[in-house]
Amino acid sequence: MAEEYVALNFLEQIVEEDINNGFPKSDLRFRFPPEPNGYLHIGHCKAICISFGLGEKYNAPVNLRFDDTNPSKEEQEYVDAIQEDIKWLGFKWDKVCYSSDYFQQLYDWAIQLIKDGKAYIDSQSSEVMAEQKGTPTEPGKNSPYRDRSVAENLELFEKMAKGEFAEGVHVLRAKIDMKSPNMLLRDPIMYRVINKAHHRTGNTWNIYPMYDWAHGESDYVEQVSHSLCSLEFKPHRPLYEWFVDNVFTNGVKPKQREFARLNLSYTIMSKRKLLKLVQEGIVSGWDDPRMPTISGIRRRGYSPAAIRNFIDTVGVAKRDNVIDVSLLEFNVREDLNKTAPRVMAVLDPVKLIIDNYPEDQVEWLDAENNQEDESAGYRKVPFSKELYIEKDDFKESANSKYFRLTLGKEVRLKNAYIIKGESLVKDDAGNIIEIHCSYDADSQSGSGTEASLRKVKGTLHWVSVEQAIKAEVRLYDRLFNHESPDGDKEVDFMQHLNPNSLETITGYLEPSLSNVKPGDIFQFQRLGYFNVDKDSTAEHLVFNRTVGLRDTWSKVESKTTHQNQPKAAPKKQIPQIPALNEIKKVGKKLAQLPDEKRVKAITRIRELAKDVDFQELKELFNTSAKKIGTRLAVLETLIVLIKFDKVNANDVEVAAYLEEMKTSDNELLQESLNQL
RNA sequence: UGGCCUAUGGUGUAACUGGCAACACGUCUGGUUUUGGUCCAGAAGAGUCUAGGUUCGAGCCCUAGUAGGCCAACCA
Repeated sequence: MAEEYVALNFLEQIVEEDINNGFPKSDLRFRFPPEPNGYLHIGHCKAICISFGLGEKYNAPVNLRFDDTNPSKEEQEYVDAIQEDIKWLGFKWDKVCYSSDYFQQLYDWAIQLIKDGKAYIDSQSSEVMAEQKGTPTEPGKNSPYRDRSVAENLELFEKMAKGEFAEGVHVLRAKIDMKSPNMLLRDPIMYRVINKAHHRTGNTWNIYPMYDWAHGESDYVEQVSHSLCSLEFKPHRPLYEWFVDNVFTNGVKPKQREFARLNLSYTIMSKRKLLKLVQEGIVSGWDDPRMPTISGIRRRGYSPAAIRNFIDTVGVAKRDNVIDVSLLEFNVREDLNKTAPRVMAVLDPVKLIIDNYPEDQVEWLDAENNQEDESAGYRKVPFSKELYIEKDDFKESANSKYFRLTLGKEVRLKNAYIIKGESLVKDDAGNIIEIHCSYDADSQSGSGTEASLRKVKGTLHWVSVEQAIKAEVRLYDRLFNHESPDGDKEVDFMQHLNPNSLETITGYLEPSLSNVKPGDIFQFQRLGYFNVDKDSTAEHLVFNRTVGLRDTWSKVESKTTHQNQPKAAPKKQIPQIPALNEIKKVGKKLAQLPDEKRVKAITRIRELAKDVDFQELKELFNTSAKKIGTRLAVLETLIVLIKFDKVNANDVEVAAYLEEMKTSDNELLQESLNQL
C-alpha cells in the first residue's frame, strides 16, 4: 500500500516541500542563466540537467536566459554556441530571454529605489571604495556620498545613463549596511558606466547593471520559482532577497538555492583558463576533442545520453566534489556499446601472410555489425592472403596468459578462419616485418563445420592489405597529467599539461568505412570507440578515438610482464594530511584488524608519531574506553614521543594517562604498555 | 582575527518523522563469449571527521573542536 519512497536530491526535496506547503505546481518555473562570454563545458551540463531536468520532471517551463550585463566580455558567437549545445543535450527551453531585455525595467526600479532612499550615487574611485569596504574581519565605513539628496542622486543617475560621464566616475550603490559581516551587503554596486556597444542593445545604454541587481530581478520578471545556482553564490542570497523584496509587488517571489558544482579529475573548468588554452594554441579551438567543453566532447564522440546518464549518477549535493573521469568514460562506453556498429581497423600494423591461402583469391565474408543489436544486420569484409594485424597481437614467445598469436599456436581471425603461426621474416635490425601462418580452410566463421566450432583462446581483428583504406586517426589522452590541475596553489595549471595528449597516426580500415560522414561513430573491435571528425573528407578520412574499450589485458600484462617498468600514468597524488589525522584514521579500526594487518598499521602509526605535536595528542587522552582502536593509536603515538624525548613520561598528565591505560584489561593496550 | 557552507568505503551519491549504513563507478574472484569488450554470479572495502551530550537507540538532534571550501572585481 505504502508508496515506494524514491530518494530525491535536496533540490527536489525543496520543490516537493514547497508544493506540499501549497505552492501551485502550475507556477513552477526554472531557468538556466549562462553568461555569453565563453563556451559551455561539462560542468554547465550539471546545471543544465538540474534546472531542465526539474522542468521535465514537473512539466514546468524552463527559460534559457543569457545573463548579458557586461558588454565588454560578451559576444553573439557564444550565444549561438550555447543554444546549439543545449539543444544537442536534448533539452527544450520555454523562452530564450536576455537580462538585457529588462534594462528599462531595471532602470525604472533603480529610480524607485533612489526615491525610496535605498540607493545612492557614489563618486569615488574604485580604490577608495574598496578601502572603505573593510575586510571580512573589519567593518566598512560609510561613503561620504551616502546621504546625497534624492534629487541629486536622480539627476546624476540620469546623466550616467545618458552617457555624460566617463567610466569610473560615478556608480549607483544600494544603501544596505557597511558593517554587515557579509561583504556583499556593504552597499553593493548596482550600476556602473560602460561606454561600449552591447551585442543586443547597441548604444542605447551607457550604464549596465551588476550581476546581483540584474539576476534576481530578472528571475522576478520571468516569474521563476526556483533559481538554482552553484555554491559560490550562497553569500549572494541575502542580497538577492534584499533586491527582490524591495521591488516585489505581487506574483511569485523567486527563491535562490545553491548546489555544489561539478569538478572532474584531470580537467579544468574555469572558462578563463580554457580560453587561455584556446588563445595560446594548446588546443585547436573551443571544440578541440580534448576540451571539456560541450562542443569538444561532442566532437570527441560522447553522446548526449552518456552525458545525461553521467550527470544523473554523480548526483546533486552541497559538498565540494571531484568526480573521477573514469566515471564519465564508463557512461560513454555504456551508451556506445549499445549503439555503435562494430568494424575492424588496424592501427599499428604488421603484415600477416597466410602461406596456404590461394594467391589471388579474395573472399567477402559476413561480419555482424553489432552483437548487442540484432537489427543492425551484417556487412561483407574482404579476406585475402595478405592481411594486417596489430603488432601487439603477436609475440615470438609468450607465456600461457597470452591468448594471441605466437609461433605454433592457433588463434581465430574474427569473422574468418583459424590460423596457426608458422614463421617470421625479420629485417636486419631484427624487427619483425612479416608473420607467416597457415589457415584451416574448414574453419570459416559461421560455417558450422566441426573445425569452425573448435575452441581457440584468442580472436584477432585484421584487415586485408589490398582492400584496406587509410585514415588519419587521432588518439587522445587526458589534457593534464595532474589529478587536479588548477588545485595546486604553487604550480600553474599550464605546468601540468600532458605533452602527449594527442597522437596522430595512420590506421588501416576495412573498406566498408569508405563512405562515412562526420559524427558517425563506430567501435573498432578490440580497440575502442572512434568517430569521424569534422575535418574528415572522402579523400582523407579522419577519426577521433572517443574512448578505449575497458582493457583487462593491459592490467594483467602490467602485473605479469612489466612489473619492473614504471607506470605510464603518474600515480594518483595522495594529499599530505597531518600525521595525527592519519593516526586517528588508522587507529579507529585498529582493534578490529587481523593481527598481521594490525602490525602493519601500528608500524605506520609509529612512523607518523614522530611528527605529532603533544599538545594535539593530549586532546585525545580522554577518548572513551570503548574506543580501543583510537586509544591504542594514541598510546602508541605517546610511547614514540616518549622514546624520542619529546615528551616526559613523568609529566603529570602523561603519567596519569599511562596509569589509566594500565587499569584497562585490554590485551592490546597492555601489550603496547610493555614497551615502556 | 569575522561571516557563511560542508564533512558517510578509493570516488560520487543514498539512508523518507532518529531504528542492523544502501546504490553506482573503481578494485578483486569465477563463469559465458568468434571483441582480454558486453553479459552473468560473487567478494573485499566505511561503522558515518574528533570529543562530549540528549535518547532505550544517533550518520541524522545539541555543544565544543578539527579539516576543507566560499566571501574584501565598477566579473558572472
